[in-house]
Amino acid sequence: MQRSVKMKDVARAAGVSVMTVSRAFKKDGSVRPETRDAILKVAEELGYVFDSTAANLRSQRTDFIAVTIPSINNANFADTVAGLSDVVSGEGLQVLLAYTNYDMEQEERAIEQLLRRRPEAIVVTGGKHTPRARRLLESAGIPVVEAWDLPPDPVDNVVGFSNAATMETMVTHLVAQGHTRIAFIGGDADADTRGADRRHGFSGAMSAHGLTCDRLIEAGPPPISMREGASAMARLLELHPDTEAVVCVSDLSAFGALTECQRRGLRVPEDMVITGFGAYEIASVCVPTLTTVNPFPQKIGEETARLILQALQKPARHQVRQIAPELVVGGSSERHVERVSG
Amino acid sequence: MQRSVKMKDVARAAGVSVMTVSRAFKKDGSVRPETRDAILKVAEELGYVFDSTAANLRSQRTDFIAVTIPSINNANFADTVAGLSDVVSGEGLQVLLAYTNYDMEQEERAIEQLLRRRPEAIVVTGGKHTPRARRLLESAGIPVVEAWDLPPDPVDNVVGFSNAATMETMVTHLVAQGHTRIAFIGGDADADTRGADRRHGFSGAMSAHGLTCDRLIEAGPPPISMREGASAMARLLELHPDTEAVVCVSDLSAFGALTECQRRGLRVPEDMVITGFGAYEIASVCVPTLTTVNPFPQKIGEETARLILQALQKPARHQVRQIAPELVVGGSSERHVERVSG
DNA sequence: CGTGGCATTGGTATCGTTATCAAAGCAACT
DNA sequence: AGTTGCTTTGATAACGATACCAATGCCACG
Repeated sequence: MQRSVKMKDVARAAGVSVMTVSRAFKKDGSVRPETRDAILKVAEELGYVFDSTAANLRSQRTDFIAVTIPSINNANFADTVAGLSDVVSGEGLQVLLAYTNYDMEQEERAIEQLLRRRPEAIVVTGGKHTPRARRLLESAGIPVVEAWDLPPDPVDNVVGFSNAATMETMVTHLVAQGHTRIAFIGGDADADTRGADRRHGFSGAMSAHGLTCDRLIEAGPPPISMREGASAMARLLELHPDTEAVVCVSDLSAFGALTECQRRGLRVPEDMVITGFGAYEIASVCVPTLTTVNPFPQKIGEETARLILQALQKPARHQVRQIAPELVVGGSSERHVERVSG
Repeated sequence: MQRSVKMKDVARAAGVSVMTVSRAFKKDGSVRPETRDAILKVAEELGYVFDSTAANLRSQRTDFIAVTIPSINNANFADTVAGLSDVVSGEGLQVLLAYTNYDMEQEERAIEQLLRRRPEAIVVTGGKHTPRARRLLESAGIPVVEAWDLPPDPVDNVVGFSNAATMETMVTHLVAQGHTRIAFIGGDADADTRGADRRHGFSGAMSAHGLTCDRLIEAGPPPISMREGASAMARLLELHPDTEAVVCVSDLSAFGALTECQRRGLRVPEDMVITGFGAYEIASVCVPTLTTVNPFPQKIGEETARLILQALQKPARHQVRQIAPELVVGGSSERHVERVSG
């Protein structure tokens, strides 16, 4: 059994002490280069695999960065994790990922599980948590980052943007195009807090523009799929056939809505204007391209990573870093349909 | 500092020994229910958070299942991880994820890092690895699963399917529709072994049907995006304008190709037949729907999980579980375009 | 009433590394 | 030569849980 090769065995074989072997495995250990090379060679020959469980306990460091996201199967959150992971892995830190299925109870359990692993820092998506989850985060004694949101009362650090404000921008864009009968397709308000914020942002913006906001289509619990976007569009057309434009909670539902229009022979944007959210790849490839909002998910991850690395070096609390989202106007809301460079 | 609350402190506060506290935190510990409840209550009040780093070392169990995937931002692999995670989490096991960017060197490093964490089992995507990565897996002393492939010489267990065979099915389907001038859009052969297998499967199938196979479009290194699918289609139309059908390495590139046709006014499937791979959601939503192959990614994950759970209970080696992929015929390859139920 | 068996609890050594302190070796200086 | 300072190495005691064995209390039974 190779598995029982320990540092002691390597030390014996290399003719040094375990302490020297230990140092040889650290990158900044003060070991003579020739000694280190010899040790690593012996270790490789013996099939030794460093045991971080022991190192973790003794050094009180795990080099884990804990992260919770609503769903692993969402390109936006995946981009955030990728950005975060790429930056922290350069410092020898590893992401420990858990997902919550857009459920605060499950988030609480995930946070508890993650904290037991003694991560160096923890990142959660969104700013709404169960009371106990909040307590766990507050007393964790490590840097906490809430991402993808701007919570009114942050636990600690924040890297995000105002979901509501993006909808304001979007409604203003549509009103500028001359539309007034504007609908919203989104999920159930409670489960997906970012989706709910967008819904509230939409209603607020409509009121601000003096428009009535009675075309809200519930697309069910998150995540809202393309298919659910399509069926929501079908429902919208039944309930409010005179709708001019529809704001969707994400590009996925927006694309679904777009296909439903295509199936019904409705032209986009001539007969129906559609907008999405997230700047998923599909938004810039489909025909017509989708008007959307780019929240720069990867950038959120990278900025989160940088914030964490700083906080680990020199403790700091309650930092807020806003990532300004960008309106991306596509053919789905404009007469002049641009083309994707092929 | 709450962080310094240890089991000893809980034990003292609850008036029991540390051993009893330890047992109270295990689900099957032999502790009187009232004692357990009292201990857990005291622990919660003190803000005690169980320290698994210590438990891991002493019990020689981490309850980690290590997993490497080529990219976190791929719905198919995400589904596999979700399926795996859902099943193992029921047994108190947690997925420890790393990604390789479709690079064997990076896979080797990821595997080494993961093994240091002493996982209970390790899952890798695909059946091709660097010699050292293979050695690491072989001597890890834990169950190993290669997923998403049927390697000719497996390291240990396998849960997957033949990527080449799926292309055989696809070509046969297209030939049955009367097509002969069939092209392939895919990535560079070396980096993505599954993509390469599909390419080889395609060429083999073409030859088997007596067709020439000279319409291979290189779409660059993986992952092949929608946009790359679109530009590959543009190149194909320049090089071989008389192409009747194109087999794409994935639904993403297939959708990109579809949009390129739409922009050029080519009708699908009348003027151009397109097929994909993966049964991504978009394949069943876009207009027309895409003919594709469903490899049941979630099922691969679930089956992998079950195999691992069995192997952990009763050691077993070299099991192979095939997940039969399914041809999904959509509107992109058939005259009778079906509709998505809206 | 003594004994056996079960449920529950406690004491102690230990998992495999690293923090810490100490010492040895060596070069450069007074 | 003795001293200082630096680099490199080693011995020992932890890190905070759990495995293992032992002991206690209680009930049922002959």
